[in-house]
Amino acid sequence: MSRKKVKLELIADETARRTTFRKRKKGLVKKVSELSTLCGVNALAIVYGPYDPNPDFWPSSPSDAKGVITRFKNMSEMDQAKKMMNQQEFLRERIGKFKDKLKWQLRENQVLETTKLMYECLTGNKDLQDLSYEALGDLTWLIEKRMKEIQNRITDIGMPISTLPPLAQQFMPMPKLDHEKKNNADGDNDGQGSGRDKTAMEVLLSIGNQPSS
Amino acid sequence: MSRKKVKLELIADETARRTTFRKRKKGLVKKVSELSTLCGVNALAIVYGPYDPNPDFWPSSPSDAKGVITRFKNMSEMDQAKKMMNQQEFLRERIGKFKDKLKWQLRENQVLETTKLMYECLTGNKDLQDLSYEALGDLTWLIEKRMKEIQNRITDIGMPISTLPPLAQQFMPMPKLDHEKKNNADGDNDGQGSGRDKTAMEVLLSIGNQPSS
DNA sequence: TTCACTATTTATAAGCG
DNA sequence: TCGCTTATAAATAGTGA
Repeated sequence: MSRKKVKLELIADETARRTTFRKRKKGLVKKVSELSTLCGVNALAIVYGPYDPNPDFWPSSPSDAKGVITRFKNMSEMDQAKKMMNQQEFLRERIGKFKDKLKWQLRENQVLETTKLMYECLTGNKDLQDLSYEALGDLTWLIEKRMKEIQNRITDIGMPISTLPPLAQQFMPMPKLDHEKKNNADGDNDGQGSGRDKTAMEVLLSIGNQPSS
Repeated sequence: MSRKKVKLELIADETARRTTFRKRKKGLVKKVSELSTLCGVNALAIVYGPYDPNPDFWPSSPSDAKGVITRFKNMSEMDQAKKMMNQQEFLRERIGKFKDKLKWQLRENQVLETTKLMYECLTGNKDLQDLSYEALGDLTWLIEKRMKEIQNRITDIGMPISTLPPLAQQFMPMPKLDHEKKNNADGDNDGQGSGRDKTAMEVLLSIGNQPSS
C-alpha cells in the first residue's frame, strides 16, 4: 500500500510477512480503540502470536478500561431487550426459514462467548497490577475454575457456577438465555480434516457496541 | 478523517455515530481479511450490532473459509507446542510473579473460547446454505446443545460433550488443557456496578495466525 | 437510511540505519 | 530485528442525491 499496491496473497518472504503482521496488527488495534471511542462501543482487542512474543491489548489504560467495564457490568439489564428482539426474530422465522433462526441463535451464543472473553481478558489483563492480593487470589481461583469448567465440559462433568466465591460470581454475570428449543436430526459426516500445518489462534479482537441513544 | 480531523471522543450525533460505526466496521473486517490473507493467519471476524441488523462476516466466501477451517482442524496437534510454551511460562513464573501466570492462563482460555467461536460462526454462518438438510438439522441440534450447556453452567448442571452426535463432536475438537492447579484465597468484594446504559456485545473480531514457516 | 463522491487524513510498503 | 522516514495506497468525514 505504498510504493507498490500489494497483491492480496500470502507474503512469500517470511521476514516481510512478520513485519507486515506486526504493523497491521498495531493498526488493527488502533482501529478498534478508535471505533470504541468514537461510537461509544464496548471493545476489547487482544492480539498475540508466535510472531510477536508480546501481545497487544486494548484497552491498554485503566481509564479506557473503566468505561468498558462499567458498561459491561450492566449487561444483565440488557436481557429484556435481547428477549424482545429474540421474539421478533421468532416471528420472522415463521415466515422465513431455518437459516434465520440458526443465525440468531449463533448471534446469541456469540454474545455470551464475548461476554466471557471480555470479562476474562479485562480482569486478567488490565487492572491486574492494581488488584489487592486477596483479589488477585480470587482471580487466580476464578480463572482456574473456568479452566476446569471447560475441561469438565470436555470430560463429562459440569462445574456449577454457584460454587464460585462472591467476587468471582460478580465477575461472571453471565446473561441468561431463553429461547425455545427446537428439534433436529442425526449424524451425517463430512470428514474433511487432514494434517498440514500446526495452527494456533494468535490474534483475538473483540468489539462490542452499545445500543446507544 | 477527511474534511476534518475528527477528535477522538464519542460522536455526539446519533446518526453520524451510526454511520461512522457502519463504515468503520466494514473497514475493520476488511483489515482482518487482508491480515489473514497476507500473513497466512487464521482469522475470523464477526461484526454485528443493534446499529446494523445484519452482521458482517469474514471469511465471507466458502473458499476463504476452507483454508481457515482446514488449518483449524489441525489445532489439536498444536497442543504439544502449547504445552511446551506453557512449561516455559511456568519456569519464568518462578522468577516472575502471579501476573505472568494469570496472563498465560487467560491466553490459554482465550484460545479455547476462540476455538469455539470459530467453529460456531464458521459452521453457522458461511456454509449454511450449502449444508444438507440432515447436516442442517445436526447443526441446529448442536447449537441448541451448546446453548443448553451454557445455560446449565449457569443453573448448576453440566452438559457432557460426549452426548453430542457424531457430526457435532467432530465440529467440537476442543483442545485439552493441562496446566497445574494452584490455590488461592476467597471473597473480597469491590462492588462497582450501578446501572447506566444497557449494553450488548455487538461486534466480535477474532484473528489467529499460524506459527508460519 | 443508504449510496456515491471527494478532500483529507491514515495506514503502510519500501528503504535506510 | 526494530525504528524511522517517505511516497503512495486506503480509509473515511462531510456532503448531496
